Amino acid sequence: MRITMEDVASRAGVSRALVSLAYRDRPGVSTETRDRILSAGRELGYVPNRVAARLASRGGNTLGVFLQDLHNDLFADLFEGSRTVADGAGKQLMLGVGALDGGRDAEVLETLAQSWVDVVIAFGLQMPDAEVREMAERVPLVCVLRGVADIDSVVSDNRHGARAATRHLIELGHREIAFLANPPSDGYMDRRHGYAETMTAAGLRPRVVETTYSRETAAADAGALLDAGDPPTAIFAHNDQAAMGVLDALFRRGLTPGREVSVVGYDNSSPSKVPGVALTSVDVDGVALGRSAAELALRRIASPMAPAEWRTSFPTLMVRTTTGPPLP
Amino acid sequence: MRITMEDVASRAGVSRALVSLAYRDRPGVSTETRDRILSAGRELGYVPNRVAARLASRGGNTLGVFLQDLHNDLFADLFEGSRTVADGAGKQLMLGVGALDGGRDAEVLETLAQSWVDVVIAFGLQMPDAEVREMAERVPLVCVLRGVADIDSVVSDNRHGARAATRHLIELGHREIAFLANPPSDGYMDRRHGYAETMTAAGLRPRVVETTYSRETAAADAGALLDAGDPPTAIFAHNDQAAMGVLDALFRRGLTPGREVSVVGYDNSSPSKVPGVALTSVDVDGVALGRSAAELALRRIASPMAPAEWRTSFPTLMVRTTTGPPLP
DNA sequence: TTGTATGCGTTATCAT
DNA sequence: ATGATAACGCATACAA
Repeated sequence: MRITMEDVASRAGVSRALVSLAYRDRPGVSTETRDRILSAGRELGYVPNRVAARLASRGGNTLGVFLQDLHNDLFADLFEGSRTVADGAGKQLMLGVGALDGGRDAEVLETLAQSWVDVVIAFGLQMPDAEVREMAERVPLVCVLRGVADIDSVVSDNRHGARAATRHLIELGHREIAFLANPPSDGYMDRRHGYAETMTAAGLRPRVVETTYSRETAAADAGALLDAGDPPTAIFAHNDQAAMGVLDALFRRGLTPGREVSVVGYDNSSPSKVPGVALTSVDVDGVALGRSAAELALRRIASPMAPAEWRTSFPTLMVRTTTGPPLP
Repeated sequence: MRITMEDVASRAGVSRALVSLAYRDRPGVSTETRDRILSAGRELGYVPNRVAARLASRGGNTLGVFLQDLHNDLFADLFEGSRTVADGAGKQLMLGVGALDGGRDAEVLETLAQSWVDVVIAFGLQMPDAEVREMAERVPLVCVLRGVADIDSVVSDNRHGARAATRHLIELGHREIAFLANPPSDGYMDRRHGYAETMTAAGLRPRVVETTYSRETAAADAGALLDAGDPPTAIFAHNDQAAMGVLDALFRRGLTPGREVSVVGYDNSSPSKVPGVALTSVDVDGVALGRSAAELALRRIASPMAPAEWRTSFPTLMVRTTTGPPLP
């Protein structure tokens, strides 16, 4: 049987209420009995029960956090940012991890909602807007990296980032620039649009090839692109993971990124920072986004009925070694 | 006020107990009333309360998971492995994230313990053995990447891995091989030992330089090593993160890894897989370790009194492009 | 199949 | 400062 407050109380010769106060060191307990209680607890090996505590105190004081994928360290930055402000506000965090293909979004969000969290901060949801909105009726939601109308959202302007990346390639002299796009079903279309409109504005032909979030698939799709007639001289990938796949495809063919073919990624995640083949990438400043998200979450707790707030930040292009002028 | 089972029950014209059964679709509810209950719940916007549910069902059915650092995707693999078997066994996972310097280990473990989890799977603890053992008296613990006597542990043989890495460098012809070591305080000494003994056995002088888990510090420490008289021709870093720092230091000095200086990392994390400067690294197979850990956790639940079990696996060296013969 | 009653371990309220 | 007692929302034996 598990040791409860009751046991500690009787061992220390006091009431349960005092034990409770003592363990949360709240005023109303003399220093002497407090010590007696704590040492009684220690002797018994008492471990306070947070589940019961949360029930008794009517839940709350906890933020739910959904992370799309632990393999992408952008999410580590996002989490770090949120944790900083959560710590400052004395809020606990409860984590849920999704899957690369979005297949666990609903399930994880549901668990978080049922866990009596005040708000769920969702980093990188992929489920349809309609479902997101549906979820938001069950728990307050802060959507990050993904803007959803009428829902608190923290987004980085993907269109802006994609424009900058595309412009960079055009300015280097590239004319055949392909975009390796994420699946259109997940709601992230701005990078594609930013790319396409910049190409069109420059009088160039947009070439969109759809791929997935997996490095392997991206390598295969990029490979097909390279092997076909009229290969592009530059490839802009929807994120770094896909860009790694592009690099794989290049190296497999003996091509050097930044020379025969330029490559740009998106997210500025850790693999892009490897020296040598340092990937030119768009930096979204995950830590800042994470902080913003947590701030919105706190605001939502403070005023549950406030109208939804959107925060938009602007990413910056990090030019590294995988982009250069096209060969003559 | 929050909507409870009571509300749903009265709306559906049944008792609380039936609502409970219906929502967990357990036998004992006619299909007809089940539907009535669920739609009543939907109309009211009822969200089941897991906190209360866990209290009522005496906790359990949950594994705690401690992750040292989300920025290192080895932990993503470990988590993935554990999640696979947890899913298979119908166990929930509750996550806690530590800090790079181990400064949050105790606090996070404490939270997990108080959350009524059956076992805590700890990936990459850094706190002293004594404290680990102390924690293990409060919650069953499965220690991963770190072996602790008398405690369920899943480890990769670091000594073995370090030997393989060092041997690889020696066989390439290197004689001045430095080891960039983690802080000695965190309990991970086997890589250092494996390195040192292999060097000594080959009649070479071990050169250990202590650094931290941060890439920047590693870059600085490696830089100092390179700038001093008698620089090594190869550097073996205690993990990939530190190895990235070494690469930074090399590139800053115009040196090419695998040519002027060979570099080996440890963990085979994603940055090491970037083509071009692909880092030679020791692969620990995180997914397999994560699976093993979860299996041990389940075993511990099944037989709480069983003696502690250790599982050891053997890492493999992944030779890539950052290692080569020393220049003549 | 359905309803009733009790308990889970804690916090909060109200006495003393 | 300390103690008694009622929630908290649900699961679960048990009765009907």
